[in-house]
Amino acid sequence: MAETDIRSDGSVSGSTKERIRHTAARMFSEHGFDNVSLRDITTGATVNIAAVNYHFGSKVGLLTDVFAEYAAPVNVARLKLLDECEEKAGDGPPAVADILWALLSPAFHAPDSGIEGRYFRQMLGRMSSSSNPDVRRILFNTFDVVSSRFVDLMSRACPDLPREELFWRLTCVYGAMMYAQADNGRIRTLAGDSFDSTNMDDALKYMIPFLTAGFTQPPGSK
Amino acid sequence: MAETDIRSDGSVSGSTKERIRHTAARMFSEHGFDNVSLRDITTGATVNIAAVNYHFGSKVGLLTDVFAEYAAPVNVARLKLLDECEEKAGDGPPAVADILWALLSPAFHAPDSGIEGRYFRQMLGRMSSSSNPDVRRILFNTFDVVSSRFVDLMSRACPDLPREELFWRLTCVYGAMMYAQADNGRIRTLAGDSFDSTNMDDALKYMIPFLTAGFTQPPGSK
DNA sequence: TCAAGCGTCAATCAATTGTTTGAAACAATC
DNA sequence: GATTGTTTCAAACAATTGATTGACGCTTGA
Repeated sequence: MAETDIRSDGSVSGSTKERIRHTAARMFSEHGFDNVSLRDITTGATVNIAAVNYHFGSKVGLLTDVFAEYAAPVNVARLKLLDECEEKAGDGPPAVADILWALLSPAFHAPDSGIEGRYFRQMLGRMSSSSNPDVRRILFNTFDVVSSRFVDLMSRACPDLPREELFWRLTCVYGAMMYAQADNGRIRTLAGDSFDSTNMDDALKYMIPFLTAGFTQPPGSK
Repeated sequence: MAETDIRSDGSVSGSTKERIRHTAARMFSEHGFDNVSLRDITTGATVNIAAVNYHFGSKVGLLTDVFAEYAAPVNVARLKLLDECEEKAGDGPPAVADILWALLSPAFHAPDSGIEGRYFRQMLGRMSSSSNPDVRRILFNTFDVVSSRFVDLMSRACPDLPREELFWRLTCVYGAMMYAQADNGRIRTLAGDSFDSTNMDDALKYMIPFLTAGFTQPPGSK
């Protein structure tokens, strides 16, 4: 994968297609799909503007390609971990902390491929709040198999939880995950930045106990 | 405030300025600032396109105006509740649940003014993930006084918590709040929609205990 | 050596964007 | 009824968007 090298000035080397991919990933993550023009990408990658449509068919095709490079390994890892959860649980209810780990850890770690994982996480965060129908379709097609399995396992882990309360707890989990991934720097500014808030291992270490504690509350706690 | 009436076909009556305001609020919330054109708004409000620049100066001026109508009462309510937290606590640490209530309840309830609160909540969710510098400036100017007070009170409520762990817990809280406000319908589809997931009283009832449980965990829980 | 295919390029396309213009219509004041 | 300030309107503005075109150079294989 790592066919591109990043120079100190931010430009990239490698084939035209790879340069486009890398520059697009960075710019989509920084500004969002709709706020980046093909001319931004092609000038940043020092390629002709026609190259995007030649290699990827369209701007949406470029996003689909770039996003799949991130999403595919995350999905594989998540499904594998969810399988292990189920296996480990046997006939009993699976452990909440294990399910949360299966959802979060692949997204927070991956991918250590050619493109920085931070780019992809931010890009995902931006895509999640986009109303662009193409963007939403890509997200839906990519994550909904995993998401529904996650919800299913969570409801089996909390069999006494009313559906309504399950819904709002899931909302908390997804919101926390998305916000941590997107990392818009807001909290960092407020909480002081005397530590490394981009360390995703720390995010997992602190967030999973937080969310587990919330999720294992007895139903209807006041 | 309620100078506009909404007809069954979605159109609105009232003065030109009020019709623009109402239509803009609805469209900004549904599609985001950057994805709504002035022509979308003005045709939806059945006014001439020049009316926006005449009444609001610019598109950003329109957003500023519409957003302030929401944010101002939310900010006032939050500050009042945060004051009460501090008062109630005296010299001791304030209660986490009280602080969370002060942050969440005004945003989840308000405003019952002329425009549906749901519009504003979704609009805020979209704005929070926008990279448009104008949008970010509006958000910053509006909420940062309250946010820093919130963070300050939270750190006083959890004096033994390392700054790093505080940061990630705050990230969970903010993420959950934003995600619940934006309500992109993703979780609803997954969790089944046999109940009213737009009831914000339920959101408060279930989310505050969830977040409180996470935040009152002893530091460094595994 | 020729032909085919691939990749790149400048130039251009139609469509949409936020904004501005100057005239017309309206309302209020004298 | 004339004058003034306010509001509305169709039309046009320059700028930007994603996409396409046809020519050009290069490599490959017969």
